[in-house]
Amino acid sequence: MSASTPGLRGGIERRGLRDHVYERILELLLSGGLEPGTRLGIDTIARDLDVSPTPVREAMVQLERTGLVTREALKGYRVAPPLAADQLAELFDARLMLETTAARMAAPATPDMLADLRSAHARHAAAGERVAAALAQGRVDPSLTAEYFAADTEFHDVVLHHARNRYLVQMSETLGAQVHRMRQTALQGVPDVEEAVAEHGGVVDAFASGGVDEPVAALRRHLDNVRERSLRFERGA
Amino acid sequence: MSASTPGLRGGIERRGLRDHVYERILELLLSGGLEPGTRLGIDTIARDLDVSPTPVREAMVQLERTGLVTREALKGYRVAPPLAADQLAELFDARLMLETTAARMAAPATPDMLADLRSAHARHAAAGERVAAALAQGRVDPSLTAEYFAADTEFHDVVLHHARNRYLVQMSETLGAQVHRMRQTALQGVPDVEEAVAEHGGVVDAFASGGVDEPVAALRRHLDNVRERSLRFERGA
DNA sequence: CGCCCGAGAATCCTATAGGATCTATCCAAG
DNA sequence: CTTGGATAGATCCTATAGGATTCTCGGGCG
Repeated sequence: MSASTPGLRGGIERRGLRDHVYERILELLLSGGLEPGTRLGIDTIARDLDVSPTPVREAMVQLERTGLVTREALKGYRVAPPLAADQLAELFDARLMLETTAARMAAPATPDMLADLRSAHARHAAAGERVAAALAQGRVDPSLTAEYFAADTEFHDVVLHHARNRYLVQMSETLGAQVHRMRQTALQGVPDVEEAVAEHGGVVDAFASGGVDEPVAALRRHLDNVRERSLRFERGA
Repeated sequence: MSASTPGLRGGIERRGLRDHVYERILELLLSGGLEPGTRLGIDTIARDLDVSPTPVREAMVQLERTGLVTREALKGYRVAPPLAADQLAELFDARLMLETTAARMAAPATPDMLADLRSAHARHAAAGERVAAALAQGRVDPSLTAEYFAADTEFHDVVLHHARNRYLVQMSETLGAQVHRMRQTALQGVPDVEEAVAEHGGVVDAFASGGVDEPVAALRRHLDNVRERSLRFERGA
């Protein structure tokens, strides 16, 4: 009955191996520690995780869809190159389309949605406070900034999910990894915590007003400002 | 040097096995011959195509992304259930968002785009003629309707590609399979050839006008009409 | 000194084998 | 007649092996 003692398998637990491998590689990629172009050898990863190449191969196919890795037949997988300027512009446009449409669908906001939105906004603001406090001391805590990014994403996801359209959610998930990369490359220092929190507050107020056009406009304004700030960052400082 | 004679391998050529398997299964699914819920056994498919289960498995992971198949851990893959009414509504909304946004980005149309659009429109109209002619004789040719659907898709893709945004194209490809299913389930008889061709002509004229709002409005009108017609079809006849 | 090329190693890709799990059938008990 | 359980078969999942291709590096030639 018992083939091995539970909790002792080298790197990975015994259930749903493929998904576990996928998550491990995903978080490795999202951490941003790997240089673009780095080889992601099947056998190497399999050895590192103490599994066979087959589930690793499946996980890589799944990862291909996120755009974080590129595949060349018979040559293997590599970490995708960083986002070019034109890609960044297109990514912003796509996000703007998705989120403003979602806002229009979600408006007017239900009490449930408003509660979710306020809760997410509070978490985002709190995370922003911690980041700013650490920054004031000259420290840059990677786990804090990761937490801040997660709270930001969560806020935007509240609007998306309350649009009640699974295809929009699916599209957002597809873009998710790229958006994460964008944050890392274009906003390394997180210099816009205050502005972002304030603009999120504006979005909350717009939804609370009960209108339809106001939330859409507020979200559009926010995203345009984010784009503007990241462009300014791109050009230096 | 030579391990086997080229052109003799049972079902599949010798280069990029995984992709070939993917395409074969995809066209099988898009043909609509399989009942929803049908099991898609890895080993069975592997035997039928005369390959090993490994590339089949990879192809299935890739197919999962299209939404045409569903996977349950340790239970295998099945043909996805047909689109429910609410899914259909969400799909229409997502398409409307994508295509109207693409139209706004593509407008005003360049001469190149106008040429592509007119060419695609001509092919669509010609395919529509053939379908209508066959229908007048009481015949329903599956290959003709498939050709007609392809021409319709091509027309819409012209607008999408001239929006010059790879993420929009990517999203459209993600929805592509579902849209295809929608056509099959909600418009089995292709009863709206005339209307569709006429409305496409309206889209062409709107782009030719050189404006920005006109094409967006024309596309929105077209998609709203398609939705209306398929709903009417849904309710009976 | 630079360029080409060929042998070795590493890697990818596909095929096969075996353990684990699910499904279906059959039989017995209520 | 229905229901529960057990056994047999099929299927999925992971691991291992071997052929095919690509990368690397050292030697020879212009």
